Amino acid sequence: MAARVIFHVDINAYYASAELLKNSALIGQPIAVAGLTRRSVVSTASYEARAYGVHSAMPLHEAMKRCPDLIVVAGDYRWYEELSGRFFDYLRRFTPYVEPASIDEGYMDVTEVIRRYRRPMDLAWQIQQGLQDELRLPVSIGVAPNKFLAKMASDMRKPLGITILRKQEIAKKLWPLGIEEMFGIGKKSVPQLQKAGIWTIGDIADPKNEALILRLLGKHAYTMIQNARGNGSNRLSFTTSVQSISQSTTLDEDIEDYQEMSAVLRRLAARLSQRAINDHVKGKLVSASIRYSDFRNVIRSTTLADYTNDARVIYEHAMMLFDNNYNGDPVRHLGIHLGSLKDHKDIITQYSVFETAPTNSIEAVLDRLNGLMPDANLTTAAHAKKSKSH
DNA sequence: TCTGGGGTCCTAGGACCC
DNA sequence: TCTGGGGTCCTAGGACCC
Repeated sequence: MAARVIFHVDINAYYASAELLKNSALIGQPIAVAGLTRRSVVSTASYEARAYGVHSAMPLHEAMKRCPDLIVVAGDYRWYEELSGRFFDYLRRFTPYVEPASIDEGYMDVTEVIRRYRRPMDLAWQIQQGLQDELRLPVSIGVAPNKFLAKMASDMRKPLGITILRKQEIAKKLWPLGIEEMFGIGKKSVPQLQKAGIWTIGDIADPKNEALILRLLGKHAYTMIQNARGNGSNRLSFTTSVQSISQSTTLDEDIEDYQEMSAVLRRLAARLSQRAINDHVKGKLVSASIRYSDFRNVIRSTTLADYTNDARVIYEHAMMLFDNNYNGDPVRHLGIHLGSLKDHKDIITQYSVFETAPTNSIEAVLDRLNGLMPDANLTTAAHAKKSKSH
């Protein structure tokens, strides 16, 4: 495969940076974007706050302890989405080959465009400077022959860094890093690997350790080993559609009251439905999740007969799952997920494939019954299967 | 006054079908 | 007197990421 040039562009302290655009008085201050409740954690800390040891996922009360002057800002996710759109639009001015990796980072395949520049640095510098000038967004850029190396490179200098990581440099620049620095190795795998004597990314790349890593990480090991050896994928994917959406909440206090729980689930279902409608998607898989006081998580799901984004349908299925699985203990957190998503128009297309009009299908009749009688039986995949076999 | 919320992908077993 | 084998769908659970 021909050598490629991949950029990984990562917005520094994204939510905090986005807040500075709305309120310039915050510039230079230690700020944290977080929920404003007792049990919130920090989503993003500005670099000034990081100097106090404040970081993402830290409980807010701990962050306040470390930095008493911390300015806590409630997240404005609509604004972050909008700004994110502008960020990716900006990247696409250089090449259509842009793969968003999350709200604040993306890969660019600049193999072609970079030929017009004297040095690879020049393009990276232009993008960094342009984002700073036009959108006031600070970014770090990693330049490498594949996605993994580009991602690792962009992490090496923050904020406002540009780092080139050539394959011939990995022994010097990548392999000495601890495995906890490696993208794809999380906090569950780190101790397991370390116990087996795997401490650095170099150890992951080492052929001697192949069997050991394979045993510990399973199939995932192949990707990790190739990545560590500098042979990771350089293929960007441009067709990313949302697979699932969810709404969940950690309650201010643990609750045991059934009415309260069902009210929370109703609210979550309404919000989830609204989002699905706005995004023009319907889902076929409804899940309800419960987190108890002791942090034990239970998630149960059911597949529907038809795609839906209706608040009542989502709520009733979530409630059924909840009723069938709730054990009476105090509850800390509740959530509803809608999965197996499909775009509206794809669902309509699918109906037209069938000879019979959907209006007289068993499912439609059941739907109508459900509409008339709020407590009517729910349409489930089991029903659908039965009816189709006749 | 411990520990958010929103996602992705993978695995594995059982049901069911041919 | 032994219980195939492949494929798909469904559900539960877990790791990881921002």
